[in-house]
Amino acid sequence: MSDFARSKEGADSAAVLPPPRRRNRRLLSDEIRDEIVQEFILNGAVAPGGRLPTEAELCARYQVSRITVRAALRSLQQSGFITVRQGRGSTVLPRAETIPSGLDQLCSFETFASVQGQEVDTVDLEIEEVVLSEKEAARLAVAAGTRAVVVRRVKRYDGQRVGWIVDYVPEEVLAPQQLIDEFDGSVLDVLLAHPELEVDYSDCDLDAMTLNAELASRLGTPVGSPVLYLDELTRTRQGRIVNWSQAWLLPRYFRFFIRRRRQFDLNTVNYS
Amino acid sequence: MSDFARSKEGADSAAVLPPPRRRNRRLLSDEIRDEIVQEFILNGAVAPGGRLPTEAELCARYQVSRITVRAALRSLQQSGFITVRQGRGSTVLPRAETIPSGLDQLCSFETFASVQGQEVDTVDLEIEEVVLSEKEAARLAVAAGTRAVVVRRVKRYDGQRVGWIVDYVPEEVLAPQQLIDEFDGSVLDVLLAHPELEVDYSDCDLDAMTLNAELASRLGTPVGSPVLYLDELTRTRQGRIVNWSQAWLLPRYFRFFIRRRRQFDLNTVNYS
DNA sequence: AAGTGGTCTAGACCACCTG
DNA sequence: AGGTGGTCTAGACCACTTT
Repeated sequence: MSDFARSKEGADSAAVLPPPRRRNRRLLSDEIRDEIVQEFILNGAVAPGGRLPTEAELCARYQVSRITVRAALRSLQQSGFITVRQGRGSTVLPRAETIPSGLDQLCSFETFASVQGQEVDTVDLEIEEVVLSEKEAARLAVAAGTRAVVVRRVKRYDGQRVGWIVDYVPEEVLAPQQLIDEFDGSVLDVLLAHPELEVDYSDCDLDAMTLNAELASRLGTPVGSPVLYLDELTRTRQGRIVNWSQAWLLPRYFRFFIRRRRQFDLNTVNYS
Repeated sequence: MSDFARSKEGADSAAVLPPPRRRNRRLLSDEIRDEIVQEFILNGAVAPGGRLPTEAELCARYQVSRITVRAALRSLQQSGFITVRQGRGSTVLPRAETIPSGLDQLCSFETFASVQGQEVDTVDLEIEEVVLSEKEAARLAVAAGTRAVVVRRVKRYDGQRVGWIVDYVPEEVLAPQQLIDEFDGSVLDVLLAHPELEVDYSDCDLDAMTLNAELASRLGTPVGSPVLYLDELTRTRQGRIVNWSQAWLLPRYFRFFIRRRRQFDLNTVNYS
């Protein structure tokens, strides 16, 4: 019935029981979270340091259960908008503390850059179908001799060459021609656009390196310059590997950021 | 009453209502999670690829509500033990996929290394009380002229110098003498040991650098060697800065790992 | 059609913080 | 002492997957 009260399109539905329910909508808690952001935070109705209404008041205001309000508040907390304390309430944090897009989010370099307000383009693009070597196949956890598409390119920012990226996608994951057709600068974006692949996360190793002659010439930067090296395996929900990506990125053009949280998994289970 | 059924120590309590409840125990969902790990996963009762019992069966088995079972399963999922699919159930993943300790967890370098099965020690330790310069004070978001403790030292692994670390802690956060007394290799561990500080997270910037003359001599490594640079502000739940830490770390001794997750905050709110 | 996880509700007691 | 968030229950309906 609370859903009935909220539904804008269900005004002329008839039955008293059961109430009409939505289909394929976003999570209620996501909608509540966005409404809270709009109504209390972004417009300054509650200044930084001030308190949001209590959970009970938010329940009444939006006509949802407390667990839904709490999910919304949890999301605001994880996004860095508020801090929550037992017995005290939810305090709005200074806007400057709001979390920027971090490395811990699985998104393409293009998306990563655009979130930081920067535009990148792709040059020196090479796409080819190959038969994987033993080493490459082992890294991708597929049989030796499996065919795959390799994509190599230079990323530029503001005309400056800032990174060299190499991606492998086995053909058993995605048909080579499809990958080639849909590629628009980012392999990951192609994979993410296929919901049936269920791309879920990637495991990424970070390292510092200095440029060798080949990379230096590709990037137009002196041999010996420092670069950040990211070696990454992208996986499905089932843990199947769909992509091996290597990136050599010149520092100082982007901010590589991580929010390190205390004991996320082992001692704190998110209740709601 | 389900709690009553679970309590081992409450056998001789009298009242029918209300049931005796535990105090200061761990989260129920954490206990359930650990029991599931023990009973189904670690002993191989359910092989990788196999299914855990359904949520309803787990509720019955452990005499807890579904939301508690779901919190336990969510934790197992985030730890990489299982994958969960609507209509299908919870599938145990291969052990090799289990998540290692990542950079996204706030823990000291000592803890980080020991989790990876490595021991580090501290040499060339310098601790001093200073009056912060304008730049330093600005970074720590305190008034210029504030006093602070600076801790500088070299980290060694297996006799090899692997990192140079500099920490600042304003005296208004922790009394200098207390920090000096309790310091045992890690500034962060001292801060984490004070629950009243409510240390919660840190924002960490990553960069690649090459060693300058001073750092090279401290680390006994050639000038121009690549190092990973971490610049980190540790904060309380309220967003107050308690520590500024800079670390220059030689690669190849440790694995700097991040699990990048898809859209953690914006579209997926953890329900339970 | 049956079963599973996904979402959501109403209500309860507890621990903590603030008057 | 009262109010707040923290934890937990029982039960409901929905969407997805498998039979």
